[in-house]
Amino acid sequence: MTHESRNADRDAATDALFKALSDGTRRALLETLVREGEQNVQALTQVSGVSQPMVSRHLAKLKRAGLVTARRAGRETWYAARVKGLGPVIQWMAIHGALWSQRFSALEGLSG
Amino acid sequence: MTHESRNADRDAATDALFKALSDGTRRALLETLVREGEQNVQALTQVSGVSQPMVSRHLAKLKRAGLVTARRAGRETWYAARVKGLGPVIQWMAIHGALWSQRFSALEGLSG
DNA sequence: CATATTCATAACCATATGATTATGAATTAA
DNA sequence: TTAATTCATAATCATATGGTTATGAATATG
Repeated sequence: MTHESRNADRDAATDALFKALSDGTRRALLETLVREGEQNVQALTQVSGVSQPMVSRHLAKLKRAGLVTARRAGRETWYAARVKGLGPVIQWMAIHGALWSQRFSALEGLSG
Repeated sequence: MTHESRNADRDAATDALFKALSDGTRRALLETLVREGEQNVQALTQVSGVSQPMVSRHLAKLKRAGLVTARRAGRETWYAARVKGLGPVIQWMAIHGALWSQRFSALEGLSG
C-alpha cells in the first residue's frame, strides 16, 4: 500500500474539490446554477457581484474540480451544475464508515 | 430577509469550514483524530509529515472552524475531532432541498 | 465590411497561505 | 535549580489566490 493510497485525504481530486468549494463567490455561482439551471457567463456575472473575468476564472476552477460543465454555443458559454461532482465530498465524509455515516443520517434532518 | 441570510453560500462560518477542509494536510490530521481519537501535538506531528509549528497552526485553523476541540493538560495539548462541526457542510449540501437530497441518498451507497 | 457582443486570457496588485527555522513560555523531570 | 519536553508564536519566504482593468479572439449583427 502506497503512502498516497493509504492517506485518502491527500487525494488530488478531493483537494481540488474542497478548494473549489472553499470560496464563497464560487459557492454562490454553483448555487445559482443549481437553482436556475444552465446559465451563460453574462447572466452569472450580473448576479455574482464580481467582474466578468473573475467569473470566468471561478467557473474554470469549478470546472476543473468537476462541479460544473461548460457548453460552448456560438459566442456564449453555458455552464451547468454537475451534481455528481460532489461525490468525493460525500465519500470523504463517509470515509470512516459507520462513524460519519451515523452522524450523517442524524444531521440529514437539518435540511428542511 | 438580509443579504447575508439570503445568500447562504457567503456565510462566514461555512466559508471558514470549507477553507479548513480545503487543505490535504488538515484533512489528514482530522482523519487521524477520527481514527485514533484524541491526540497531542507531538503525536500528530509525527504522522503529519510537516513541522510541529505547522501542525499547531493547522490545528488552530481546524479549531477556529469548529472541527476540533483542544484540551490543555500540563504542557500537552490534546486535540479531538468534533463531528458536529461538519454540520454546515451537510447543511450546505442539502441547501436546495430535494435536489441535492435525492442525489445525496443515491450517493450514500458509495460509502461502503 | 464595420461594429457590437460574449467570453477568456494577460498583466498586474494586494493579501492569504503553506512551509520553514528560531525562539520563548510553561510544565515536568533530574 | 537546572535541564528537558511540549507547544505556540514570530520572522521569513515563495507561491497561490481573489480581485481589478486591458486586451484579444470569436461570433453575431447593422
